[in-house]
Amino acid sequence: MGITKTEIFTQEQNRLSVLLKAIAHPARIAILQQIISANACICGDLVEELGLAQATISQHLKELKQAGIIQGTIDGVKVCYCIEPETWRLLQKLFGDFMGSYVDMRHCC
Amino acid sequence: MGITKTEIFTQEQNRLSVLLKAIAHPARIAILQQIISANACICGDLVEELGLAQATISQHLKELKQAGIIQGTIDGVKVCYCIEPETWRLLQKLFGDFMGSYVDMRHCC
DNA sequence: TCAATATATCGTAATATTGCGATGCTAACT
DNA sequence: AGTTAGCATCGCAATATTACGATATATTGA
Repeated sequence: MGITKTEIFTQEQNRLSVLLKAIAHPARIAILQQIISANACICGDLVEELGLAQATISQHLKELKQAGIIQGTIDGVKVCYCIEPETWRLLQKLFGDFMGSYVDMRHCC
Repeated sequence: MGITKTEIFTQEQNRLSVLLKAIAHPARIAILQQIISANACICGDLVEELGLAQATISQHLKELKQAGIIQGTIDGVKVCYCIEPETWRLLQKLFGDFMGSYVDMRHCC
């Protein structure tokens, strides 16, 4: 096996899990924080900021892009990455609804 | 390789990624939704609700438990699972801060 | 004690992820 | 055209995840 059975889950469950999985890595969290804090979009400065090889950063960026969380625009020799607002909003909504569905903040057993 | 370099990231980045990774699977999202909606904690009814084998469900529950997201209490032959409020709050805070740090809802490139 | 029920764990196969060196590709500059 | 800078992709090794059958463990009730 080793393959997730997506067929048996709802679209929302699958969508949320894909978005969360894309973010659920410290390097990708750090990358997103960098992109956000450098409110203009930075490019491959990420390689210097984080302590990972260029190939590794590029791969993480690819995964974030594939999940639709960031967007890359070619700017001469460099590539400018920034947050995809639509997806960001969707993630906020999906995760907010999910987390918010638990309201009783006490053990039940 | 295949091993994440946790040393080079902050505690917060690592903590958030561990929590998100635990949730970032449709089966585990479904499990959590079931636990929440059956506001008393259900047990192994999950096996019937979802279309996965008992061993698989048990493994997913273990991962959620290891991440501290749920808690299991033995109740006779059954085990009663419920949300761990502390962790739930922590996750809401960490993720909320992270998502909230992006405020400008427009492309920058 | 014995059987039944509920859950956990083991072992294993298939697949996915992580990280990186090496290499390829493209745009800008000379 | 040749060179350089910036990024993407390939290929690989190490490790992690997913799923499940088989089996172990523990509690309840006959």
